Amino acid sequence: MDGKDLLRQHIAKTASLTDDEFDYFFSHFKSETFKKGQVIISEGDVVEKEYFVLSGCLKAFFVNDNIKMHILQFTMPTWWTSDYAALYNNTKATICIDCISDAEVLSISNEDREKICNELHQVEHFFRWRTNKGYVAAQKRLLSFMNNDAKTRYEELLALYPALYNMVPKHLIAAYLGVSRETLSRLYTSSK
Amino acid sequence: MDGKDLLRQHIAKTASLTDDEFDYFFSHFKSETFKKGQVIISEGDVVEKEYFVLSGCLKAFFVNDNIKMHILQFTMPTWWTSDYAALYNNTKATICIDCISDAEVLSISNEDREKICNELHQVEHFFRWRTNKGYVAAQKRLLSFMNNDAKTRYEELLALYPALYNMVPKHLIAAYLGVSRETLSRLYTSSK
DNA sequence: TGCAGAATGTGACCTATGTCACCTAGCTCC
DNA sequence: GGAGCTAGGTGACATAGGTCACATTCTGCA
Repeated sequence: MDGKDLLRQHIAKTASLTDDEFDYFFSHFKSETFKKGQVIISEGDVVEKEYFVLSGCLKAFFVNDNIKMHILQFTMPTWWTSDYAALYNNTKATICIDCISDAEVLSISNEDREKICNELHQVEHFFRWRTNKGYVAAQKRLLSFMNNDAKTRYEELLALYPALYNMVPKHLIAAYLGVSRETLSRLYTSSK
Repeated sequence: MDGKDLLRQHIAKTASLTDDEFDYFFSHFKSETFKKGQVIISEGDVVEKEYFVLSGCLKAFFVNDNIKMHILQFTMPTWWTSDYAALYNNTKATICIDCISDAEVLSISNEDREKICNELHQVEHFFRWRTNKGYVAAQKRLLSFMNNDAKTRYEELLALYPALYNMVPKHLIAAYLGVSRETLSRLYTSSK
């Protein structure tokens, strides 16, 4: 399936657009490809776009003063990513996004998204629901952080994204779980 | 200021509604008052409404199998709250909401919100932006959990909501920060 | 006005996880 | 096909924060 169909199918789940409306919407996206390791957004950048992933895997992460990395999100096909705090508020990026593998994405500028949301009610509807889902997922992860120890969070993650285990190096999984790579290694080594 | 004006002002920040449109929107809200300690949503409930707080303070929390409470959100005036996972997906409540003080709220049903979002584009626009903000705030808190120790999170919280310190018992602040009440007590006792 | 419960402080001790150091096994690139 | 890098495992030790026990206020209200 090509990118256009993938996006179309993705949106059809929550909004009804005619072919013409969708074509118009789609015409504002730009197709981009990135290599493994390539950086898409780095700290301090002006953030103008958000990305819809067609293939490959991205990560959104934060690096603190002690050079420790924390991963906010792995972005797999049909998921969206950006530094939304920077994108929505027109501030400089505080998180970075780069490619765990080669990746194809569709990008759309903040400006175009707002324009089309204004022009097509159904597009605004779609974006409202997309963010609703993200919000609920973020709250769920927050609860998991407060409520579960590292081992439980690890098992939760694998249950949610079985593909990650073979796709993503372990130290990145540790950075997502919020534990050190040593601790993660001990979690699945021990049969505790 | 009465509740209607408060809501009007709140919405005017992100959406433009005519007086008639706002009156129509407002006509779907129900005014409700609760006493300190009163439970608004409890685990297992069917969740049909969300709440806009006019006065007082609510908390949204989760109680785990060990009877330990984790607070997802304190809701102060002009903030919204509900169990959104349950509300959006029509599932049973997994989190509870109750009143830290006497409170006045406006409530609107999921059904009515969706109906009006469909009828009035600007209302949909408003709810999209509200959730955007919530999503960004949730991600920020997640990062803070991964990146900061309890003392830093405590200072962040006080900087963000100075009013909380005198309004909310310490053990609830501990439950929000994700530490035990003993640890919280030691944080601000020691001058570390 | 007096008492039962909440809220809070604090000491002693325990445990999960971080940190540091070092080792091994694959890759990748000239 | 060797040099050097990255991923990953593991032991020894440090530490933040949890748990338990108990003392001290505070507060609502009978």
